[in-house]
Amino acid sequence: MIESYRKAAVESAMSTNSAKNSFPHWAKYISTITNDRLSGRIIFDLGDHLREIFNASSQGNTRVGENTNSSVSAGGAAWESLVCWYLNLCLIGSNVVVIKSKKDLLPRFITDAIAVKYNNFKSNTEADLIYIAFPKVQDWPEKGEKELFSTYFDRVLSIVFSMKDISIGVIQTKTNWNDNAQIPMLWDMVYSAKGFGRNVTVGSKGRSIESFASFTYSFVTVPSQKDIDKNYKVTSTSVNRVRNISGGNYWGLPTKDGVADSLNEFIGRNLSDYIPEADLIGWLDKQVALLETDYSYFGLQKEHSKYLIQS
DNA sequence: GGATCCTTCGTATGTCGGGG
DNA sequence: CCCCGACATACGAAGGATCC
Repeated sequence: MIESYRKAAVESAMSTNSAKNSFPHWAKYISTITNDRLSGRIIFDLGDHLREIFNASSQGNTRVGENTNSSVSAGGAAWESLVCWYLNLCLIGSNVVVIKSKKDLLPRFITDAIAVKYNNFKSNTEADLIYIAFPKVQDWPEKGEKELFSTYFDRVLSIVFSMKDISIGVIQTKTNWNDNAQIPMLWDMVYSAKGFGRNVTVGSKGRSIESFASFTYSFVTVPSQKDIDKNYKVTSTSVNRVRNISGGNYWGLPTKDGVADSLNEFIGRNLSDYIPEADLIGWLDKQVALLETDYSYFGLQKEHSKYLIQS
């Protein structure tokens, strides 16, 4: 069940036009980094290269350097998809799925719990990505052929698991990292506050984030700015804005102490209780063969011609 | 399966003023 | 004097949801 949910999540994330147009470029670049060989270590380390991978798409793309509004919009959506793809890839076989928040995939009990009301105005931003860590369940009830995953999980809630059994986290993705680091900072505060005394409330319909085993808020950026060393120091405001958010801040580059972690640290930090084996890389090593079959939807088959997402 | 509404997606560039 | 953060501004498209 969890793996079919993951499949739906990844296919949904990669089905947008911006992702479909970018993926062939990404895949090509990935194969040059990996020399067409895959192992647990290599997959895991892709987290250090996501920025280069992401940038590969604007190069093969006619939109290069245009700075058109089209590339703006598409870029943000594409980064979100790439992060979703990568995290799910590292989480295969686990009980954790990362989804793009979309009605078909996101259960209502989660939407309700993370709702933020400002007076009576529902004002939560659309969460970019959300991870859901499920408990180990022996037998999942049958899911209807046409039933949406969102309604399925709503239906089996409190039958096979309760909210207390799962952990969730919001993952805010942004391609740049400057002034707008305020956004994740402020939302993290809202979600971690114990109450406001004014008309701000978190949660609705009797559900709140405290109903979960845990809740985290994280920030993942490319970043798109050119001069990384100059712009992002330990002392920079934009860095400090996000350094303390509950789920951590990450980028598509190797970890730089005090500034940002590589995205490959995400799982160890937030989800270590949920990975199938203590040694994540060893586990992934054993899954590599399945990328040709069960997990072919990741598009990492050895033949280049298959570097396309089937719709 | 359109048509429509609504939100979100950043960039480049420049000015201003505080602090070191 | 130099560096850095805050602030302002225009722009149009992507994509999801919803309603026929």
